[in-house]
Amino acid sequence: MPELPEVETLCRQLRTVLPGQRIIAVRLPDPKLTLTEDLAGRSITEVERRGKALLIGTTDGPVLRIHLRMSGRLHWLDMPEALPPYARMVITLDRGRLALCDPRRFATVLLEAPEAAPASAPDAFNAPSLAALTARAASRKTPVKSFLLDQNVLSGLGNIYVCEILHGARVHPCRPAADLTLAEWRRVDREMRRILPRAIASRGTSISDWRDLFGCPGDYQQELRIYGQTGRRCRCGGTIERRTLNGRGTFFCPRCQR
DNA sequence: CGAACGACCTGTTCGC
DNA sequence: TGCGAACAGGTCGTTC
Repeated sequence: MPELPEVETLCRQLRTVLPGQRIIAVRLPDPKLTLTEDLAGRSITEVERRGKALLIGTTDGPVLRIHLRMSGRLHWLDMPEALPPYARMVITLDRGRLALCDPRRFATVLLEAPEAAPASAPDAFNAPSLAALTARAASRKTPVKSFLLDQNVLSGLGNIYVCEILHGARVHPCRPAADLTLAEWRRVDREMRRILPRAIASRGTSISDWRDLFGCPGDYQQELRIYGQTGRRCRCGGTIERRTLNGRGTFFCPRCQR
């Protein structure tokens, strides 16, 4: 579930609590999750985001990479309160606990060497080059929506924000990526730069159960113009439709997205 | 090689 | 009301 704005929200919040704290213990109640080293005794240096993944650095030690996939959440607990349900990893620190909760158990954790940062695609939030994007799209017959969701092309976009970006750009999600005109790519680029910062400022989209590190919902669900709006009226007067594309729910307005 | 599809999991919502 | 089907914000491996 968490896409770039939600993971960026967690990253910023983690930066306010984790750096400088010492790890007392790491517990992994779900046997699906394992780490190759015990982090107890190490201190946390910094927190970064790579696409939809979070990287937590330790002093002279490995980097903990967390990917929340569909239903993963992070909770900061600074009181001796009960753990939330579905806790899959609990890190006890000097001044609190960090819990990774995930009912569907898709989330992953991994330790990696600090220098082993695998080259990743340009981040959707860090102003990727429009020229690079159009160059990569040149030979792709795949629908532009699938193209933008491809984390090897651009990292961070997920289903909600791709639908919102294509709608704002007035581009039909099924159009082959290679067929978009330069003017259309400019609009996609513009919408990406408009929507992502706004969604981050709203601390993400809480359609059902997204909560930030401190348990607060985001506000961007109020700004959604297309995602989940089947049957409702588009701003252009058209009626919003839902279609399945590559197994994902896809929302668009057949009137203004050509 | 690129594209489509099932698998991975469990919980919630929808339709009859 | 009850029950099964469909659906969910992501990625990966297999197959065509």
